[in-house]
Amino acid sequence: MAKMDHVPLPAVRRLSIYLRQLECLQAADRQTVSSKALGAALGISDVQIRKDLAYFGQFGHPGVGYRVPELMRRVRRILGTDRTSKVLLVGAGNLGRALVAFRGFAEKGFEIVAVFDSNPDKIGRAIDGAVNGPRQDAKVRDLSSHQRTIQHPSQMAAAVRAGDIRIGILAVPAEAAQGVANEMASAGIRAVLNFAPATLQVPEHVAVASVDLAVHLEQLSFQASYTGP
Amino acid sequence: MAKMDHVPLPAVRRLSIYLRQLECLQAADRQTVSSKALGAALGISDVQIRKDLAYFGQFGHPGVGYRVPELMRRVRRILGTDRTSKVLLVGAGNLGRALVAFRGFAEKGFEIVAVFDSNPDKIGRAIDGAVNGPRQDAKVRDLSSHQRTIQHPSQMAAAVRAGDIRIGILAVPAEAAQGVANEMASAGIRAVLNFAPATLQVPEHVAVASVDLAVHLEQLSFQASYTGP
DNA sequence: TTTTGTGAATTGCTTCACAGCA
DNA sequence: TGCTGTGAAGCAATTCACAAAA
Repeated sequence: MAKMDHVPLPAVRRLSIYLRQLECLQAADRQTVSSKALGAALGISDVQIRKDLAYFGQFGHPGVGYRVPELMRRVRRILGTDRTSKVLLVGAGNLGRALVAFRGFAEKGFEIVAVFDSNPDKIGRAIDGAVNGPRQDAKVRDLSSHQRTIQHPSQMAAAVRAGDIRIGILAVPAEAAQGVANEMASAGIRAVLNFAPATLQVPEHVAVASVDLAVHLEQLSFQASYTGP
Repeated sequence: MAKMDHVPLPAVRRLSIYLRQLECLQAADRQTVSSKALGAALGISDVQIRKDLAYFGQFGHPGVGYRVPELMRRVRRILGTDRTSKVLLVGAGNLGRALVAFRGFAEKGFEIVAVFDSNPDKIGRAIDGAVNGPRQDAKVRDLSSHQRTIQHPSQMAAAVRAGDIRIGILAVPAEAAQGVANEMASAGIRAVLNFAPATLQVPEHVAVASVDLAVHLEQLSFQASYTGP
C-alpha cells in the first residue's frame, strides 16, 4: 500500500460502494471494468473513482480498466475485510436480536462473537440468531457458541482481549449509550457502530459511526420540502 | 426563513443533531443555551453551530444565547417535523416489521401509514406494530388501520395521492430495490430512505438517503486498522 | 462581558486537463 | 484509441477574526 498519508474519509466510504458493485459484476462474470463504467452504474464520476483508488496504490491497467477479482481482493485488503472480523454487540433488545439474525454481516466478513446486556434476566440466556450462516467453518461455529449466551458487560474487557475484537455494536437506549461507550473504550474496542440516538464522547483513538433513523428521516423531510416543483 | 439559497447538506444533518440535544436540554428544564455549550456537548465548534443556524435566519439573542423552546420550534419548522409526516414502507420482512414496531418514529413526527409487499401470501394480512404509540389523536389512530393491512405495490400511487405521502422507506432485498425505487418515484414519492445494499437510480427531484450496515462496518474496520498505536 | 452573526481566510474535497502506457 | 494516474485548478465547507447587540 503506497501513499496512505491522509485519505479523505468520503473516499473510504465510497470504497465500500465500489466493492458492492464489484461483487455484483463478479456475479455476472465480468472480468474487467473501467472507472467510467463503474461510475456510470453508481452515479459517481470516473475521475473520482480513480482518485479514490489512487490513495491506496495503482490498481488499474491502462487501456484495459480494472480486473474485477484483483480489485475486489485489494479493496477488501484495504478495508480489512479480507479476513473475518470479530464484532461484539451490547444490547439484546429488539434491535440487537435483529442484528444477530442479520445474514448480511457474515457475507461481508463480520461475525458477532459476543453479546452483552446489563439486564440480569437476560444474562446467561441464549440469543437466537444466524448461527448457521453460509461462510461457516469449524472455528467460526465454535465461536458461535459464545454468540448464544448473553453476558454481563463486566465480561467485555476479557472477551476483547481473548478474541482480539476491535469493533463493537452499540444497541442500547439513548440514556445508557454513553456509559456503554465508556465501557467499550476501556475494554479496548477501537471502533463503535452506534445505533443509539445520542452523541458519544470517546477517546481519540476510538472511531464512531452512528446510524440514527430520525436524523435520516429529518434530512429527507427537509429535502422533500425544498426541492422540485 | 431568510436566505435559504444553497444550504450545505451537512448543515441540515447537523440540525437534526442540534434538535436531539435541545430535546435533552428541555427535558432538563434548561431555558437557554449558548452555541458554545451546545457545541461542547456535541463535539462541534460553536462557530459551526452559529453558521449552520444562520443559513435559515436569526435565532439567537446576543449575550444570552438561544432560547431552547423557541429554537426547537424553529428547527422543527425548518426540518418539516412541526407537523406529523406520513411515511410509507415497502417490504414487510424482518426489517420492515422491526421498523413498524419502532417507537422512535412517532416521537419524532413520522407515522408509517401504509405498508406494501409484493408477496401474495402477505397481502391483506395484518402487520403488527406500534399502533399505540404516545402522540396519537383520533386522526392518527384512524390512519393506523391502513398500517395494519399489507397492500400490493400497485396500490402505492393511490395511497400517495390520497394521503399526501412524501417519504418512502425501502426495506426489500437488494435485487428488488431498483424496481421498488422506480415504483416509488412514479407514485410521486419525493424522498426515499433506502435500507437495501444497492445504489438507486432515481429522478433528480427524488432525494435518497441510504443506510447500509456493511458500508458502516467496513468504514470502521478501516479506521480501526489505521489509527492509534 | 458574554454571545451572536458574518465577511475573509483557510482547509479539504472534487473536477479539470493532460501525461503516460497498452 | 482507450484507459489509468496525477499535478493544477476550482469549489464547497469549515474556521478565523471581529463588528454589533444585550
